[in-house]
Amino acid sequence: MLIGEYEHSLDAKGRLIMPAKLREDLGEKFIITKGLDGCLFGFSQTEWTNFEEKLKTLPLTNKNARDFVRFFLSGATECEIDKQGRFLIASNLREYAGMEKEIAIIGVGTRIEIWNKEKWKKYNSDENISADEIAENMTMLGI
Amino acid sequence: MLIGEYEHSLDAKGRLIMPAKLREDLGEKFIITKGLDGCLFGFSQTEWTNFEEKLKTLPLTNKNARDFVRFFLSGATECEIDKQGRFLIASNLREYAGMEKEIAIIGVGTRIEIWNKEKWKKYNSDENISADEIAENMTMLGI
DNA sequence: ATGTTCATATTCACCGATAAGCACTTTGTT
DNA sequence: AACAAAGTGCTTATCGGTGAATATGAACAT
Repeated sequence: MLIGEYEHSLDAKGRLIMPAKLREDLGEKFIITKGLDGCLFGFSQTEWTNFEEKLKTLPLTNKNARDFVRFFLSGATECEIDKQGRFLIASNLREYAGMEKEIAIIGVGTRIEIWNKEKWKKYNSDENISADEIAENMTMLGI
Repeated sequence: MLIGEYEHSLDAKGRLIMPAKLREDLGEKFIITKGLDGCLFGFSQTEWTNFEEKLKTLPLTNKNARDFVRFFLSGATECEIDKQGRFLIASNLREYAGMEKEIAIIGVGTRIEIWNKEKWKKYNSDENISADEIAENMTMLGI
């Protein structure tokens, strides 16, 4: 299970350290693609095929569905973690997610998300999430 | 059943002693996450995996669901109690809960809560918590 | 009261993960 | 061929996490 929040920085060539705690769950090779809310998604190989399967079930007759599928598949890249624990983020994805130097990587269960750190902070400070809402959701989920 | 109130202090590296009485119920490994009212929650593994399963079922396409999942999973860390009964609190969680040195740990049935001691005192002394009021609200819940 | 044991606190030393800089290779362009 | 740009790999320094050792203090038994 991918969890936690980590802050790291891109090196001059656009490489990023994969936090040690995420490495084991994600595997040597994994997939990153454009994500929602302005971040990038990263999937382990098994989770990716899982995700692909879901996309395949969408009706091709629906324009919305076609767009959705294109969005995720066109942006996908396979990444490999090098001996020093780093991986390269393709330049088009870097651009898409507005990445400069400071990066936040978060684990979200079945995937990781890679954020421009500023964006992530802002996202968190926004009242996206009120305590009441959280409490309500928690009781709904029975915790 | 996790009960009681304990006061301890963080060491220089951000580690905290888990009160002996909570250890047996919580287990060697447990999960801490961002909690409500500015504290941290700690769950036993069984409580947590239960919760995780439910989070996994939430739809990726729903923004609210994404927000909720991000809040909990990005804020979660697995902790392990060392031979001396201590565990490390990740720095982002320490920051979130405003932890300095003096800490209060309390048992709340299915989970523990970890508080900055000052905050905890204040929270208790505030008029938001009078026993009478609480009692009154309880009757509404049918106790 | 005294000694024994267990829980907690504090300090130090070590090791691994990460940051940063640089050099080399490959590829594509002029 | 020469150069620029992008990608890959190595080396070093630093910092945070981890474990060990010791000190303090409370609870309990004799």
